[in-house]
Amino acid sequence: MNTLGYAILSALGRKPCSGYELVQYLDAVWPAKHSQIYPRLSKMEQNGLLVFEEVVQTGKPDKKIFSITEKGRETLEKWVTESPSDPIMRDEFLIKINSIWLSDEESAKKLIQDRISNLEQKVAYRADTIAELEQKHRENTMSKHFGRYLLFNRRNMMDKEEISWCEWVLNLLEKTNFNISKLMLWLIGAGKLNLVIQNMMAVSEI
Amino acid sequence: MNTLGYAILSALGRKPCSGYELVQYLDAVWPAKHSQIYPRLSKMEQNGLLVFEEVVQTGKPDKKIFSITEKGRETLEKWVTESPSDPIMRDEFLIKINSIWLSDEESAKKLIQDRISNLEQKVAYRADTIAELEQKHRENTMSKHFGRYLLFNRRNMMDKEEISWCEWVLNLLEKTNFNISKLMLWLIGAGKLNLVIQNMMAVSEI
DNA sequence: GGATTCATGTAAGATGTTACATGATTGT
DNA sequence: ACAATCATGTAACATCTTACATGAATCC
Repeated sequence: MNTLGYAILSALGRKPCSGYELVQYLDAVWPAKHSQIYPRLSKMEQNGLLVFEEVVQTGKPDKKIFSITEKGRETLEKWVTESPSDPIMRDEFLIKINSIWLSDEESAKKLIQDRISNLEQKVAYRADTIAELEQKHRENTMSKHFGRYLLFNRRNMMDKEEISWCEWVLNLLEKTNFNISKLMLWLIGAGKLNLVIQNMMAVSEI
Repeated sequence: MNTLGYAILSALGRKPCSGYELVQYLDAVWPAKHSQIYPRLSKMEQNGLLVFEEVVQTGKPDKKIFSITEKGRETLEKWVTESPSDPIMRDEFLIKINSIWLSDEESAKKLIQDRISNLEQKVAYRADTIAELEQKHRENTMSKHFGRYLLFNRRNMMDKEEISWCEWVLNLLEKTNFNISKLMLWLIGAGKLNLVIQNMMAVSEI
């Protein structure tokens, strides 16, 4: 079993789902395409971790609703207590930030501005889901939604922080007639680089 | 060309490196094993994006020092201005957090505590590199290290925030005789869940 | 009329990990 | 003695992405 398999178990532990639903649900936790999920579901069903029930629909394609078995629940419970492997984060933006200084200032600004609007979109989109999950708490089915609620808030928090970081960098570029190399020289000259960065969110004027 | 290729170009844009050095350098930006890097370097060399010079050593194995070519630099410069694809983040911890409520409170605490020490280690380790990079600014070769400096600070900032999040969750679990479900009910009853989470870093008492 | 949603599946290809292979030097 | 560092490479395997395949219903 691989991590995707455990992610599926953790989703189905909450509520039985079709493969199609799982694709959407897992997107926030462990993104995977349907071409990865369907074969995995078959294998897990063969191993007795899941069972499915075929649901015939009219106007829509039929579907299979998967549920976790006792064996599946035990497998998940055991895995959860094992220490997780290191998180992997792959972000092209970071490579580009690393080399943007080769290019002109306009491109640098655009790169960062685009990132900001991208992040803002995500935050706005997620807000709806958070509101929904909050609703569910009040309807008392919350225990199963609490983890997801925490997760979404955590993601939003991190994205908001990244927005602040981007805006801070942008500010430095836009504020005056600084160009990138002047900016760097200024910061170093002032001996403030480290200080400024570490307190970036509190700083509004340099 | 794939992202790893561009990551290599961006690293070599800073300074010529052996494949072995690249593995270490790229770890912070786009982690890859040597088994992925060496074949990629060969291909890029064949495509004229890189050149290498064989350096014979005594007491150590010989090595190849790769440098970026004019064609390589152009390729990188063009790619940098294109909009980056979405970041990918795969973190088993998030799945476990999502299902830890199936398990007992002790396991939940341990999961989070381990995460904290893991993050603290990373932050401490990174601090040395940041100090080194700061040194390099002062030695005036800084332009090529500035991006990396920003990056490491940003990573540390994010990890520190995650530590705060973990401690906040842990605090809720440890502080009193709350168990997980009581805690959730309390928060919901008080209608403070959203508020508390969004201001988690400022909150010390509930 | 064309895109999107619902719904499942397979196949080919790209990307990433683990293991195999070699070998002197230095630190514990 | 044993592990780690330096240094490069290949092979097998696991994982993930993109494309192919089908088809009714609904929305713009």
